Amino acid sequence: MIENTISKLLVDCVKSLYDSELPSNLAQVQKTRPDFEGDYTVVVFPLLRISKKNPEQTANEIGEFLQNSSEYISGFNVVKGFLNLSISDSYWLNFFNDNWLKDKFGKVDIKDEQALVIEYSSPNTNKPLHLGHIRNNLLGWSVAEINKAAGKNVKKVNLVNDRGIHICKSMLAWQKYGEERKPNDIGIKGDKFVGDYYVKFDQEYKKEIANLIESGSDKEDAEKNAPILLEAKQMLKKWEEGDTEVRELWQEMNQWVYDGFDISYKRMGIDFDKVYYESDTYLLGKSLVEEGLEKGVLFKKEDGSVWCDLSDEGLDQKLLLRADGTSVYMTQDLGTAQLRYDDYNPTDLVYVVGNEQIYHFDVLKKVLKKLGRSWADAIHHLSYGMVELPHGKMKSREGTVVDADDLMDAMYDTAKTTSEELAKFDDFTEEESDKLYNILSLGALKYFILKVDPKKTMMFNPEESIDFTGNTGPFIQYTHARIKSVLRKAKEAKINYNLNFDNHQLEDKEKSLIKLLSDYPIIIQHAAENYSPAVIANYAYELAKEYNQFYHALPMLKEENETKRSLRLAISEFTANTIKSAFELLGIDVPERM
RNA sequence: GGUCUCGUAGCUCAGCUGGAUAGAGCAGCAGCCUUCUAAGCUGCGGGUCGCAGGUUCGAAUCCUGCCGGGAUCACCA
Repeated sequence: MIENTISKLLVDCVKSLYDSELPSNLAQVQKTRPDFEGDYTVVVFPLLRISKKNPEQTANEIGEFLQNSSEYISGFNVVKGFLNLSISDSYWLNFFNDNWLKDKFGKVDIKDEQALVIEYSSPNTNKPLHLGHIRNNLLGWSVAEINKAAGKNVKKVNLVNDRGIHICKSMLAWQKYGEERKPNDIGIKGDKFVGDYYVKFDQEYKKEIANLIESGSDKEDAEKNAPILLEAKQMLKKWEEGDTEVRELWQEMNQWVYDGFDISYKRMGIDFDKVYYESDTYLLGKSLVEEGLEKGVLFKKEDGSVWCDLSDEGLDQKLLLRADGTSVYMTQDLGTAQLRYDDYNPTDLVYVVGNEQIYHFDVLKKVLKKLGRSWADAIHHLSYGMVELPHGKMKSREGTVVDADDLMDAMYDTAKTTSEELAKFDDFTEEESDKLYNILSLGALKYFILKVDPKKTMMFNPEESIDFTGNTGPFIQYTHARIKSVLRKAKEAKINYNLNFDNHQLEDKEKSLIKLLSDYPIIIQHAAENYSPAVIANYAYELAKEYNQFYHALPMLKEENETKRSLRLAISEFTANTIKSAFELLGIDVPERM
């Protein structure tokens, strides 16, 4: 805000002093580094060509001009080619008076016309959610909320991969070895139950391969022709033909998985505006493929399979339909993209999908373009990095997958132990304690994951993730609770701190905190543009850290000067509200006491 | 091999649309609770920003090459 003002003044200044138009990209205004005096700094080096004077002279001339043209610029100093401007306390107090009671400080009202559809989660229905899915879900949900706060009309959608060979594998294994058991019979979550049969399939498949190799087949042949795999393929074909028995089993098993997923989603605090199912969209995908054949942009091979030739775009040929007529991943993604476009006519179609699928989305866009869909350009693949463990990658085969539910349980236990050790409150009911442990454990987990730049591969160290000190969710939650405690005491003492704050000489820590608070609106915009919850997380941490310094440096309830006391309490409330607001964008709750 | 990515303190990460002496946390050491929540605060030590060139008044940031890690190039999703 003030940066823009200074920037505009600078353009005027150059015009008036040197009779020259300053391109706005040269009007550089940045925050002054803390070890120098001042609030904002103009770098004058780029202006020397225009001023034709040395850096010090130029900086002094400009400084003089700026100070005279704005009541808020109270002084300046020049160090080398850096012009450091001091902003008057009255500016910061004005900002503070205008904003500290605003509910939606930093947020922009949503404009209807800018539909932004964001797909995330996109689970397969053959196994439970793991740590990788957690990153996806947290990112997708948070990016959606951040963009809402930035004024976008956001629609959160999920695309459930409810059909395909992988589900058939679980179904087949259950038919063969399930003995009619159901998840409720043995008290296990439905998604875990179905996942176990997926594992079972794999075990049997491996056995059959081994047997085939022993009886003389080569490896590749054995992998292709293992009877249980052929059976699963047969089942997929039956499914696509609409075979009643297969479809019924499919529906029943999928429902078990959905019931399980719902529990995990609810616990994570994840929701959607609309859920798409691949089983509803793959036919549309197939019809798009037909359309492409008619238009002659796709071709059929001798065996009947359909392909798209992208060699003129530097890519390869890509299969869109198998020879037996069944569809692949790409087929249904064409369909869902079309459906989503028809449903929302969005300006942006964001897909939160791991970076291992960069190539897939490249192809998806290009095929859609070939089909004449110009809106393919709206597709944006938010490709996030993998989550690694200290011992390497998660591999289901090696049993190193971190299960989502187990992880949340473990975090809960740690939150409980830590809270009990600190033993701050003995007046919490069991319900209140349970609620607090949930808030803290999920806060720790979500913050740990979201504070890292989405694009980067991240290391998930279980020991560090449950740490509650330093740059962690609970530290920031603690800061909020601490502020709330002070404010409660102020209320008990019937202190009214809702005053107008003018003509007050700001202390360093008061000013730096107000300055930081004034950044929040820009932070939201920046985070939205970059689809990066990490920007919000890092800001919340800065804010909490700054507040704790303020808290230690300055008394509040014990301050006798009424204006000072009131201002500090008001700053505290503003900070608590901003921490809460920022954490809401990350899907993290903050406690009143902890 | 082609394409894409990443490489910053012992570890995990900020900073990257070029700006001043590169920042946090964890871990280590030393202080601060008869004062508003010590899940906190303060201080100390810790760096050739992978390496080498280039562009620039100025490079962790941009370009090229190399080294090292990862992803991908499936009739899996």
